[in-house]
Amino acid sequence: MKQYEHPPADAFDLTTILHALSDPYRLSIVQKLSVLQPQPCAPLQGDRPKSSVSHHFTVLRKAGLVRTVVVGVTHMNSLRDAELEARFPGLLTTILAAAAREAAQPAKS
Amino acid sequence: MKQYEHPPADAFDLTTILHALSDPYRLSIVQKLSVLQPQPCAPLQGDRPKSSVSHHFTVLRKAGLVRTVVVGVTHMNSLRDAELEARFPGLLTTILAAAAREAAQPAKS
DNA sequence: CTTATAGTTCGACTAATATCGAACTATTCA
DNA sequence: TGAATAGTTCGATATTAGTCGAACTATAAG
Repeated sequence: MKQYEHPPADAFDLTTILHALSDPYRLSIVQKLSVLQPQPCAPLQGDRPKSSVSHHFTVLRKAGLVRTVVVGVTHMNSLRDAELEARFPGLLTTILAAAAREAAQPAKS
Repeated sequence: MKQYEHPPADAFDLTTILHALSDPYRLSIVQKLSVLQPQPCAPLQGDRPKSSVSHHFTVLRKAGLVRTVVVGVTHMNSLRDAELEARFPGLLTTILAAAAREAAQPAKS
């Protein structure tokens, strides 16, 4: 039952977090996790190959956005929302709200 | 007195904004503008060559973060904070607060 | 008209990121 | 033990982004 490395909350870096969230696919993963948590990778996969999905989860993990716990054969992912809130109050919430807003009114042109 | 193209507020794209802010140099420009507005490019230049600075301002402009008005020989930059607030409430404010927090307690390791 | 100033544009180069197939690892279940 | 499942790792390739010198543009001032 090997587990993952996760950065401690006091090592969270703002630009790293913003970069992780600046990819539409990764942002969509975070959005989905915010609704249902924890979740394995598979249902969040979309149409991408597994190797790409794995790459994006690595980015999210290294940024401190997601915690992955290996339980049996599946890897359960959840947002590190409490820790993020402690380090950068309101950040994740506000970005998720913005994402929801954009879903309601997509950028024109 | 040629002026710049700026995207309208309803064309602001969240991931484009996050990407623009995920570069430390660009984030620092936005931070400085939030304190003193408007400002020409020169005082925000740091030690970079003009062509790099120009590139980063282009990214900020295209994302909708900065408005540049040509007045005489200088280009005055300001944040499009009201428009950003209208499209993505709290986003810029929260990110700037996070940046301030990180400045106070830099990421460890 | 000449010079200085402020910033852009171009082009070449480098570095970082994303994509994806194929082979691999760990765990569960029959 | 063998097969299935879930996801990782590797390696090659493609795309995107950042850096910077040099030439250029527009305005202002002498």
